Amino acid sequence: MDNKIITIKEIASRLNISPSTVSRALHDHKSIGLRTRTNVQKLAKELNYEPNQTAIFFQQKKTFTIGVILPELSEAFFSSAISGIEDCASKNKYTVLMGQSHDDAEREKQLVETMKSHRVDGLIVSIAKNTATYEHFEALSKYDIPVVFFDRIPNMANIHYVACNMASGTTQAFNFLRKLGHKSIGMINGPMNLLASKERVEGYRNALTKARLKYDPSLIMSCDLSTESIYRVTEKLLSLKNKPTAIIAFNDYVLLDAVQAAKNLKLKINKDISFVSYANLPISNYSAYPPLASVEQFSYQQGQKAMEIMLDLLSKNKTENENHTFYKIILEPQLVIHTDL
Amino acid sequence: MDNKIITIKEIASRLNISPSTVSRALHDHKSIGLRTRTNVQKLAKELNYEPNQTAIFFQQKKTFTIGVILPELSEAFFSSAISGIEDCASKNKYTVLMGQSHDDAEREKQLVETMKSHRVDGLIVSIAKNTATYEHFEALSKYDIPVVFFDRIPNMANIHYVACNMASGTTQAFNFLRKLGHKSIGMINGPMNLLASKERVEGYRNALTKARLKYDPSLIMSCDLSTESIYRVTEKLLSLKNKPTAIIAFNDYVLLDAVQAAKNLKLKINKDISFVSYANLPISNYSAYPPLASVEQFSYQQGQKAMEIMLDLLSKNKTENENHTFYKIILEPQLVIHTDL
DNA sequence: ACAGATCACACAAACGTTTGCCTGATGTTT
DNA sequence: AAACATCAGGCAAACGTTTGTGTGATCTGT
Repeated sequence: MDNKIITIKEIASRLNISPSTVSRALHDHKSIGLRTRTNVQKLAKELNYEPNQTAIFFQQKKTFTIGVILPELSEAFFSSAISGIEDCASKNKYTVLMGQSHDDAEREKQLVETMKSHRVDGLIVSIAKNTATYEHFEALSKYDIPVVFFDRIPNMANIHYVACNMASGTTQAFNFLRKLGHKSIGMINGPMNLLASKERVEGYRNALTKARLKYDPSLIMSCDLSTESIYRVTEKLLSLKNKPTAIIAFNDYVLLDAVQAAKNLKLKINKDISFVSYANLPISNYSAYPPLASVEQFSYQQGQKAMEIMLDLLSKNKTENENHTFYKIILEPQLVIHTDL
Repeated sequence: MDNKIITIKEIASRLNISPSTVSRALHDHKSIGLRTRTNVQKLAKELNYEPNQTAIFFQQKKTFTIGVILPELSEAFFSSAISGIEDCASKNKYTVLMGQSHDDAEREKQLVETMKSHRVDGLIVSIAKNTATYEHFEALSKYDIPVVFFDRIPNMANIHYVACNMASGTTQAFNFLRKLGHKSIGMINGPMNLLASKERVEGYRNALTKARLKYDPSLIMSCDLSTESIYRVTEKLLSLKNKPTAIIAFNDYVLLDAVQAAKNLKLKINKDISFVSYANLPISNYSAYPPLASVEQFSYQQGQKAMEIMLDLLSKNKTENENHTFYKIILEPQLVIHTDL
């Protein structure tokens, strides 16, 4: 029967040498003579020896596993991001442990616990939309588990993150609409505890200032990303006295609901009301009512970059990381125009 | 400093008892007296003791981790499926290790290796479209790592799997089109090494037989799911003498390209040529040219079910699993009609 | 009061690997 | 030829937990 599991000990006893010698031989340690080294490696191959990773993880206190927590895998943005993470991880012999928060702060907290107890080497996170406290992340520093955030960044000091510059993206979107002749431009924003929501407002106001226009706060409304909330906000915007002729939607999913709400009001899309959104997901290319343009946020690249930062963090030793320099990678988004105008 | 890692040994020495007692006390083992038991549990809580899972994994030869290998996370079908897997896993204290094959058989093989070396307790797989050999899966049985396949099932005997009955789905689709008056119905099928492709043909022929129609093999064409291949096949179908007025596309993604190919030929969608497809992905709801109907394959449920099977397999001991009974769960798909006709 | 059962805990091995230190045998330098 | 460096490999501890076995002490029934 060859179904017996082969260990270093087994190899050692077959060759009448000690386990330590086998271990060193397999790692090409210089203190092992050429003859025994090749003997060991030959036998190891013959017996189909495979190191017991769980033993190594245990012994080395390192698992070569990165935890990834994100809101919802079914959202194209996140599945694309984790795809970037996984590709980069696997190129570097790392493995990805995955969990979805389903946009629930409590579940997110619990996932952090699980990942911690599984002794992941690091954590890459895009937070839930209603995450308000951050102790569960702060606690990780005690365990020397580095955390890198992407896209959905918490409002914390001293963190590593990679995100898109939504202010600049918003300015691009705004100017694009202005150039098309729109005077009154509304915005369906996301929850204000997300940095990205604040940045959208910032970009909107920057564009106004530069164009020497005055700011009408009623044109910017926050929603909680739920369908009902999007409907409500859209209807409210479209019933203002200063009624917008164009709306910047929080992302391509929000857009879908906003369009539906506008159609319910008997408005003609792209005539009575035009839309621009963010994310530039594939659906934009096939949609019945695509946005005039969408702000590409490079989800795959964000994931990839987050993993690269993680690798760098992990390659440094503890004291090096304690000099408190933090990665803040800002990708420049790009307005992708879908119309032929 | 409270940053010292608390172990069972530490607790033991502080209470002047043995580690084994602490371990048993924490597990509420009956042989430990009430007083010491509460003492231990109290101190453990105070010191914020957290068991070292890597040590436990190592000792117990069990990681509470399930490996999931699938072609492409960015495809809604798979991200939804893994979502079902993860939800079910996490409810049962299992964790998900994830890898994408990118539809590359070689990479799939390598992922199996990685997962095996990480000592996952089981593997859930949807195979790459060009996977032709299965040794890498067969090898897992030696290690008592159960494998459950879903959706993309390899052509192997004695495997556990969950899939949709594509034959029946195809029959539904065919009859639906017949009822709309279509006489000549084409099909863009997938690679023939996939069970699902064979089943589509089967369902197509069953429907023909029942309707006492004769079979024109040229109306069924396989593609490799690449855009070019889909274009080529679509054009070929649409230039037959027995030109179809409706086409059943392999899935909603294939549909997108097929529609484009038809439009390039100046055909009017839903007039000159109609489409039905599989998967019923969300894009169908927002698409400019949605299929008349789509065969819902319940991806989330497939993932969930696969995980349930896995849990069942893991709960049984080795010998129980060796009685060679295999789960073959067939979900009945459902034709979802998108048109108001 | 005594055999036996039950209790409450300790001891030690085991899981597989890595690594610091030690040692005996060569080889090299003066 | 003495002193010393280098080589090749063994020994044993360590990582944290679980678990089979052993063992005094208390309890039970007669």
